[in-house]
Amino acid sequence: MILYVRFRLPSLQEAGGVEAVLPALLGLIEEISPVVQALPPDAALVDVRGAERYFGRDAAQLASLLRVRALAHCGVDCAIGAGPNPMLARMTAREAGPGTTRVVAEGEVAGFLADKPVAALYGTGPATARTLCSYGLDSLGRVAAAPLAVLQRIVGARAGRELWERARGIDRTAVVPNAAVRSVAAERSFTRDELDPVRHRRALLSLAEELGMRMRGESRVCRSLALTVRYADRSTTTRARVLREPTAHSATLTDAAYRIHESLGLQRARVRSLALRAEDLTPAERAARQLTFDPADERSRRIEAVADRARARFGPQAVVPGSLAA
DNA sequence: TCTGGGGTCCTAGGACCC
DNA sequence: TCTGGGGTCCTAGGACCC
Repeated sequence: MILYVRFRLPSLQEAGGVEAVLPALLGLIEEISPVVQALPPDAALVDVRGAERYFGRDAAQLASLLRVRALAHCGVDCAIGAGPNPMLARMTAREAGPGTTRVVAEGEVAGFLADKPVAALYGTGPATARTLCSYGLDSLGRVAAAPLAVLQRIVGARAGRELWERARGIDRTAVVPNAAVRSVAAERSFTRDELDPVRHRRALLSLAEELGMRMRGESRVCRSLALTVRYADRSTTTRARVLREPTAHSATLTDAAYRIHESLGLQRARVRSLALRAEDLTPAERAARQLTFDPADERSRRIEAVADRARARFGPQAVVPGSLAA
């Protein structure tokens, strides 16, 4: 069986940072089963099939054990869903109240799913649910009874196959321990709709600094950068660029962000927020940085390394780019 | 209960190369 | 020399999850 554990973490303010709590909780889970996939900020998937044999206890008993330990060691309560696969564990957890475990066993799957609305299926959101309902497929039982070819015609070949399987309780995904992050992003919202390109650039600079710092902190570099502009009517435009070389260097990211921003030509556009995403992350040691012989470039990288160390010691506000200070 | 901010993955079309 | 078909990469956008 698979467990989906959702912790009831205290709010950020009183806890002094959630980052400190989740690792400790994951450590407790690992004492029960090593196959743990963290789902920050407050949840985890656990494959307990090995643990059930090893400890001679069923999933519900292991869930109770976990709850008692989380309360005793961290003072944190949790809601737990247990099912034959990750999808069912997640769906079951939605129905588990605080401090309880809800179990759906192999033989109960069809009954568990049949009367649910299609939107309750993991992986089916409002858009697909609307489409399915317009064909009269308004319950998972009806979707499960529909021929595969019909579902594929409605939502596409691949999505149709997945829908057909999921509505039958089939989920081929596995619990993947420490899956590496694929991208990092941050967003800056303006207090009012902002037309001023200078303020846009200040936001971009601050975003590039933040993403660069986060990547350098984890020894990762990104291959491409995407800028999303959200307008006053809440619509968005996204533009992505592949970088000349993978990097976590803030100055390079800032340059790239400025260029994408310019390419959008946002004259008179009322911009509500700007979001920058660093994509295709890879470990920094694997990135073959071209040798540059530009002393100014080398100098800026050295300054950046010093600034990172200062921030690590004195906090994120210790070093701020000149145009963002005060 | 809703919102918003961060994530993931998929699709489709065009460019380019072989 | 021309044509065609298949990969792969890039880009934009959509859907979904927590």
